[in-house]
Amino acid sequence: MARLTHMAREGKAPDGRSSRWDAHREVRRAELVDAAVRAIDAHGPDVGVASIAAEAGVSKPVLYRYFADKDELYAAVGQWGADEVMDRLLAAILTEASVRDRVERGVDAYLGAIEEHPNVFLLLVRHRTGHGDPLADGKARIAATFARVLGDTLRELGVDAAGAEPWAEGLVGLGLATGEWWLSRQTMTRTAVGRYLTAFVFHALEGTAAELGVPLSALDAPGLVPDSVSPITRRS
Amino acid sequence: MARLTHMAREGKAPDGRSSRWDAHREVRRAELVDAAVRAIDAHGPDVGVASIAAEAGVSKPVLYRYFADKDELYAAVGQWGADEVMDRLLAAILTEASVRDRVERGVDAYLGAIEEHPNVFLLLVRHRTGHGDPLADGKARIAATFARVLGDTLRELGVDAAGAEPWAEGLVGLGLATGEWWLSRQTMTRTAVGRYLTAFVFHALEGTAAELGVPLSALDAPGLVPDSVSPITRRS
DNA sequence: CCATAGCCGTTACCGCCAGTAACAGTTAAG
DNA sequence: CTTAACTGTTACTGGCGGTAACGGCTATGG
Repeated sequence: MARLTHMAREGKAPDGRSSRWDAHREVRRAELVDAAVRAIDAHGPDVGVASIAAEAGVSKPVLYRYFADKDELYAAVGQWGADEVMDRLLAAILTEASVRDRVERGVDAYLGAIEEHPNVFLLLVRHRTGHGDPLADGKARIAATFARVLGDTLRELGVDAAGAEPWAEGLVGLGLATGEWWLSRQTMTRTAVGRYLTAFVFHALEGTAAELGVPLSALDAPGLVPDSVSPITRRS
Repeated sequence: MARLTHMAREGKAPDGRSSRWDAHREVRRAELVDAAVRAIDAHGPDVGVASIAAEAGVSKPVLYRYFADKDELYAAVGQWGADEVMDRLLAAILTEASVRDRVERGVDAYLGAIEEHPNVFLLLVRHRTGHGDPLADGKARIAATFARVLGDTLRELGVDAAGAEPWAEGLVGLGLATGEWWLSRQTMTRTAVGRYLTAFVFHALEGTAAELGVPLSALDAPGLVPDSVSPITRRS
């Protein structure tokens, strides 16, 4: 993390001159992320730091007070995008409906979200955090949430839950790749991609569940899901 | 494409002084790609051009005689990797066996391939060609082959084939994401990931086929596949 | 037989862009 | 009234992708 001066003080007597900025820093950082999002929307996922700074009405060194390097800034944008997507996706999924319907609504919510900020989405697809920290980039964040939901559900049902992680990662990759293809080629309407993607995902889930000996209808009640979700998706 | 001097001559009277190099150039280019692969294997997917040149025992300008820019070089490496993967994958898939078995063998062949050159694989996952040419990077190459196979199969069966492309892209994304997760975390044995990935893919295919009104057993004979594959995968 | 066309390869440079140094001003806490 | 944190600037460094400009080798063409 980019650290401002006061972090050098090692937790000794709390000095008001330091703490009075705590709130400010957060909001400022958010503003900068916002500016970065605007810049990326406008100039594509490969904008230079200079352009982002300009969009924020600020010079580079200011930016570097809040983000250690470009990677960290991009990671923050990625998380912003991931939250954007997950907020809608979860809202669509955590409803009372058949699994098929929930998948369909989730997929549509997802496609709608990435359609609004295609460039940010591309960033999310491409960015890899250097220092292997999961949760650092948006993609990993989404995968972690999926893994958690899947894992909890499987454990709840008393079946082998080890597949949760690979499946979560795979699902994310599936969605990202389909989304990227759709956005960059625009050769198919949103509802059409949605239909195909929904079918694919649903059948993968359905068949896998069946193989584990669980009738899919056991999942029609979404009761257990919210708890396992909140701690990760919500912004800190 | 990177072009050497003789390309400036616009196809006029064939001069032996030009054509005598034709064979040489190809082999040389291949050597350089090989060197790049070695360099990437050794130093990760973010090697500098200088290191690649060094590995090839050559200075940068030489490299740039064969590749217009870093992107083109990386694209060539990506294609190399894609071919490496597809050769094995197709060999495993185009056999007489149940669909499930073929998927399983394909998945295992795939995992084996990426295990041998993890860094090249990472490059393949990450690299995006700038100038939107499909087939330029390895990922797109694989997706195109999948799309072709799926599309031909669906058309052969007389059902809606429009899903071939999104499904192909999605499948590739699914595989790449799972592979990347597995390689970078190494928290699961190859056979285990293979099992989970196989189940997921198989059920997606099976369920989707069923939804289209096709019994999956109709696909157990792999007769039609080879033709649609060769023109794309084979190296020119 | 020598000019020519293409290759071989080098060193030394340019230009871009991420990241930094150094400096000056402001505001509120101690 | 000092001090700690912010505000912000301009102008630099350093790495790396890419290029210019040079000289030498070998086989084809007339």
